[in-house]
Amino acid sequence: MPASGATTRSSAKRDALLDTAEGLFARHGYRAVGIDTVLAEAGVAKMTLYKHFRSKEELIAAVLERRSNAIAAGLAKRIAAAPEDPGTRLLAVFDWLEQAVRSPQFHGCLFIKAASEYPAAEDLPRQAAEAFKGGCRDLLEGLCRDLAVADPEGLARQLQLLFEGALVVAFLQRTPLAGADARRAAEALLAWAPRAGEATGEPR
Amino acid sequence: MPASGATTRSSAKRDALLDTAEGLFARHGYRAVGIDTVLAEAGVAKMTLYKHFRSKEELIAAVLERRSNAIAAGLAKRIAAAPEDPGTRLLAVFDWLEQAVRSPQFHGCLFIKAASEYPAAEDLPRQAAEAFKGGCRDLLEGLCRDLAVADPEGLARQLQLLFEGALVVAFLQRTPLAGADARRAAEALLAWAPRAGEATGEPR
DNA sequence: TAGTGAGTAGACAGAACGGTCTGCTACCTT
DNA sequence: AAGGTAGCAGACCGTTCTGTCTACTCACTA
Repeated sequence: MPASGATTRSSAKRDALLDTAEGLFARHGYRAVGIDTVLAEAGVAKMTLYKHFRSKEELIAAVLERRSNAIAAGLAKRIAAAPEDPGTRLLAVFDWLEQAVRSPQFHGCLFIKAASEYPAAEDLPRQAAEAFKGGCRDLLEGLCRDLAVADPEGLARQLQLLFEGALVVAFLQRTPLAGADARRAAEALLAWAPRAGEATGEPR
Repeated sequence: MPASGATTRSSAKRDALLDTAEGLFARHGYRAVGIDTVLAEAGVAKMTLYKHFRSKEELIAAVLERRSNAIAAGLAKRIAAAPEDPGTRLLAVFDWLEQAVRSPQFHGCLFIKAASEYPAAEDLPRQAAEAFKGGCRDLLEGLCRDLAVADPEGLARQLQLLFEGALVVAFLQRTPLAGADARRAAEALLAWAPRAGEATGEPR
C-alpha cells in the first residue's frame, strides 16, 4: 500500500464508485438506481463497495459530500476571480449558477432530489442536503454583509430563493434561461435593497 | 349504480385511494411507498386499485392531476377575491404561497418531487409536473400582462423563480419564513420593473 | 328473484432489492 | 519466500416490489 494508511480514503475503486454513482443518481434518481447497476457500470465488485461504504445511504451521502466540496471550490474560485466590488462578487455566484444550469451534465440539483427521496430527519442524504443548502445561505449572507445594505440576512434569503428557483425551473422546464433570469432578478433586488442607515420601507 | 355511468370516475374507493396516496407520497416520497402500504392505509383491495388505475405510475399521475386542479382552484379564488389593482392581484399568488408553505400538511412540492423521482421525458409523473409548472408560469404571465410593464414574460419568469425557490427552501430548511421572503422579493421586482414605454435598463 | 357490478381477501408469480459470505487472485512490502 | 491487503466473481439470503388471478360477498335494480 502506498503512502496513506487509511483504508477508506482515496482509492481508485472508491473514486470510480463515486463517479459512476453520481452520474446514475443524477440522471435517474437515487431509489431508481440499484446497487448492482452502479457496480456493473463502475466495474467494481460488490464487496469492494461495502468495504468502502456501510450502506447505499452512506454511498449517497459520500457522493453528496464530494459534490458539496466541488461546488464550494468552484464558487470560491469564481468569487475570488471577481473584482473587489462587493456587488460584482455577489453576482459572481449567479454567474456560476448560469453556467451550471447550462451544462449538459446538469440534471437538476442533486441535493434537492436527495432530500425529496430521503425526507426523514434521520436520513443521511437529507442531512447532507440541509447542510449544503445551509452553507449556500451562509455564503450569500457573508457576501451580502459586505454590501452595506440595511438587512443583509433578509437579502441573502431572498437571493437564495432565486438561486434554488433557478435550479428547479432549469430542471423542470429544461431551459437554461432560468440562469440569466435569476441573475437579472438578483441585480434588481440588489438595486432595490434599502441601504444601511436609510429608513425602512419604500426607498425612493 | 346511481346516476353516473362511467366506471372510472367518482368512486368512494377511488377517492380514498387518492387521498391516502397523496398523503403518503407527500410524506415519504413516491418510490419509497409501496402500493401495499397505500392499500392497507386506505382499506382497499389490490384489485380495486388496478381496476381504477393501470399502474402505480398512473395512480401517481392521477394524484398530481387532482392536486393540480385543487391548487388552480385555490389560486383562482384568492385572485378573484383580491381588489381590482393588478399589482395586488399578482401578489395574491404569493399570499397563497405563504399560506401553503405555512400549513402543517406541507411537505414540499409534490410536482418537483415527482419530476425528481421520475425524470425521464416519457414518465407520466414528470409530464404532469411539467404541465403543472407550465400552467403556473402562464398564470403569472397573464397577471404580469395586466401590469403595464415593459417585459411581462421576463418578469413572470423571475417571479416564478421566487415561487419555486420558496417551495424548495421551505421544504429543505423547514422554515415558513420563505413565504414572506418571496412575497417581499416579488414586491421589489414589481417596483423595480421598467414600465412599458420606458427605456430599458436602470429605471430612474 | 335473478343478475350484474363493485368490492373483498389472499395466494401467487417473477423480478429486483440491499446486504452477506466464501474463496480466489494478484500485488507489494518486509 | 512469506504474509498481508485490495480487489475479484458469484452464489446466496430474506425481503419487498408491482402486477395478476381466482373465488367469494354483498347491494342494488330491472
